[in-house]
Amino acid sequence: MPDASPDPEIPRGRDKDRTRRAILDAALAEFADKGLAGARVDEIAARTATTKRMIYYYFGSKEGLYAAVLEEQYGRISDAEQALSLDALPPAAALCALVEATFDCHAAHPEFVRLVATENIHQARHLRAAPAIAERNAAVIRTLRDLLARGAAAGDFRAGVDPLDLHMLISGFCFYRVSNRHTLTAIFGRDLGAAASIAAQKAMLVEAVLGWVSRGR
Amino acid sequence: MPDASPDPEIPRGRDKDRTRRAILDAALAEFADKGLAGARVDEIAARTATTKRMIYYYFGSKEGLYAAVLEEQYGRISDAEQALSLDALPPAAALCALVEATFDCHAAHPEFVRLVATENIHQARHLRAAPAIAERNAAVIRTLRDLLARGAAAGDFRAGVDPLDLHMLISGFCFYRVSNRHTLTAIFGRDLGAAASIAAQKAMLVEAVLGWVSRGR
DNA sequence: GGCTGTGGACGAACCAGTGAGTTCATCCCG
DNA sequence: CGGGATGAACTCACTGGTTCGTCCACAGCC
Repeated sequence: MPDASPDPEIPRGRDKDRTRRAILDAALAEFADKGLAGARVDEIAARTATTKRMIYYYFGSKEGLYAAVLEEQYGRISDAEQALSLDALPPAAALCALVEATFDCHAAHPEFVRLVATENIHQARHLRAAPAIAERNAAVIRTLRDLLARGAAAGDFRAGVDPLDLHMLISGFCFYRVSNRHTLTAIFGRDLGAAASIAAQKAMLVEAVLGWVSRGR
Repeated sequence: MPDASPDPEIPRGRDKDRTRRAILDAALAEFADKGLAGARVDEIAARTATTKRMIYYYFGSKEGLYAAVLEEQYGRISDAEQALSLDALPPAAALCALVEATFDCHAAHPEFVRLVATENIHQARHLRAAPAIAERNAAVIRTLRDLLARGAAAGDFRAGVDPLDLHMLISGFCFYRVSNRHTLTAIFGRDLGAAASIAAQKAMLVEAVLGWVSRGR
């Protein structure tokens, strides 16, 4: 009965891709939760249906696995950014859409935020080792540069805005409210996840960014 | 020659306070550099003139030492905030001073920023265990609330601004540009420490915050 | 002399990584 | 077309180094 059956629904038995996928998923959860040094390879193995030996079989080392997780997550983010197609919108609307998308993306992926925080603890050593990731993700700056130029030409935006500075103003707030959620809650004792609070913060950021860019001062 | 000399310059011999101080300083450097899980007690001991035994004598455990460092750093920050005396300034100038002080304080203390990032990886467990720290640091919100009320009464600021949201807008950017310095440099390849860049970013934040608060929209 | 502070060595647990062998699918040769 | 060769996917038990924490002996000060 259970013989040569290429049934994709019951993954009974060995499956390279599925095993790799399961390890990457478990590793993302563990690394985002405990950091690189705090994560335990045995724990990652326990979160999957496979064994620790398979992690070393596919990824070579704990750091190799961490690097693979980091690369995949950065790739996902840069894909999401590429899919935005802001060129079709007028400058102000495009910038508004970019800010809101950045806000939502960070809010929806706290594991990514925590992973980046961990990578910063390690001086971005693994990110520097993979220049391809950096190149793909630097595209945001070019998008923003073009958007700013378009807005300045139309008279909507002030001239001479540094795209990297503006990007940091936008993603800084989006990142911070996720990465520092725990200390903020501990100190100020407010549930930052309340829907009304989220909407108010998003609106504030949009207004502050658009206001600053629009004002000739 | 080196005998009973109460010379404060050559701390030869035993000195409770000096030993504690040396351990706290070394621990701050190590924890900020490697995080809680990545830090090594032996390494902290090696950074001081004393031994590991003294760390356990004074602080009981690795986590106890970490908690002591965290408490001291949060205390330093809240002291700096208290010393600002914004009441003497008109609302807009006071808010400007607050933003600039926050920016400078984060820029001047990357170890504190990295320590807070580490604490967030650990879900603020140690911070939650010390409510006194939270209480002291929550004072910023009250300061900001009063400042906003003063500005609104004078017609300078819009009404109904949430002080916590505004605080997050301000410190989010200040925190992010320090905490994420390494990944930002790795991806965008610009030296974020250049004096001109720092001044431009500070000016941007001041303008964006004051602009948003001032505009009735 | 007793109490506080100090030193270095020690121990037990923990954890990343490995050695050696097993199962499964596919291919190949007779 | 059947049975063994081949290599990929997988399992289990193990180890060597690391690391937190402690024990015991001793030094200086009141």
